[in-house]
Amino acid sequence: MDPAVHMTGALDPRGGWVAEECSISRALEVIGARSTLLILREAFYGTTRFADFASRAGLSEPVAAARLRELLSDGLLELQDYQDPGKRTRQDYRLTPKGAELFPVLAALMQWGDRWLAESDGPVELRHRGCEQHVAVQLRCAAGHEVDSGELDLASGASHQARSVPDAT
Amino acid sequence: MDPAVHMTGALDPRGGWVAEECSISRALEVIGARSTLLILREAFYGTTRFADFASRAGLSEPVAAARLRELLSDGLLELQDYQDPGKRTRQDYRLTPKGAELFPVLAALMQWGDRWLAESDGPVELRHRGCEQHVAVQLRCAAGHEVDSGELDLASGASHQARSVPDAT
DNA sequence: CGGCATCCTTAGGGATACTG
DNA sequence: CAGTATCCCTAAGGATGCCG
Repeated sequence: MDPAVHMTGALDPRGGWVAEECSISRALEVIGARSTLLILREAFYGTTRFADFASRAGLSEPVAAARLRELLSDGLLELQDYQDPGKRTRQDYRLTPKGAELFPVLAALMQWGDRWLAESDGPVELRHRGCEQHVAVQLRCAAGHEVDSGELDLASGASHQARSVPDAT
Repeated sequence: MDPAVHMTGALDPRGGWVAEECSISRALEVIGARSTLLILREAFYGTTRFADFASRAGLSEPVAAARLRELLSDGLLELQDYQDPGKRTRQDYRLTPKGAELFPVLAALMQWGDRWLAESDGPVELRHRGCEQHVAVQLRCAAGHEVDSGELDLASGASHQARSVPDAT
């Protein structure tokens, strides 16, 4: 509570984040639908086949098919040939690098849901292989400092005026 | 490409992530609508008043009103009294801690959009106040290691069986 | 098994006009 | 300025059935 807002400048509302130029807005055009993120969740959980996507994401086949098609054409998934020994060649859905780099979005959503919406700690945990420690999403600057929300400035790319992010922690 | 999938176990599809128990799914119930994230984006950019939310997020007033109402009742925003000198008391919308902690989700979306959908680097940049270095979203384990997607294991909370996250980098 | 076709319902969202 | 009321359109998504 008690939002400590430290203005360090003024970010012009027309300074480039509204509507189409905004990367958040653009990202939402691609993954804005709920079903899209559920499909991606399954892809990160290791699902590769059509029927599994539909049933595990809890979607009807037509919806799953539509989303998978979009994800292919947006380059987040790709079809890959595989062959079970003694069977004919088939195809399954694999994450591309573009799709795989969405993982922090899902991880951040999961972390927030675990914190604010789950009874316990949430049913799925992320761990660092080898070290086995819990993995969290965090903000860190290029100098290596962990940054909390009170220390963030927003800068518009053009003007490089800065404004702080409202802090409510 | 060349997804190096290292299975380290088997995550039972019924092991707790499907449908309602899943924190991602729950989070999407709250912030799944496109307009909700646009409203939150504006809140992080410093918007506090109704008309600004509507116009800056590019939403019609009825939609903005509906989303703001939901965000209030979900506890992501709260109304706060304020008073401009010589004017009567008014209220504006402020992020609660619950809402503020969604910032990594927006930051991750922005980062992905900057990387894969923007022409240049994207119109808005995050910087660490003081240090002025660029701020990025990353995954880090409790032991302090930066974790890339190839080193992630998923563990179901109940069984603690582990499975790797498919890596496409 | 991996879809597509069809039909239907609901939710998201815009436009316009109006009120406190 | 901060909304609400109404109306309408489109997109998201489920159910069922069919097809290669």
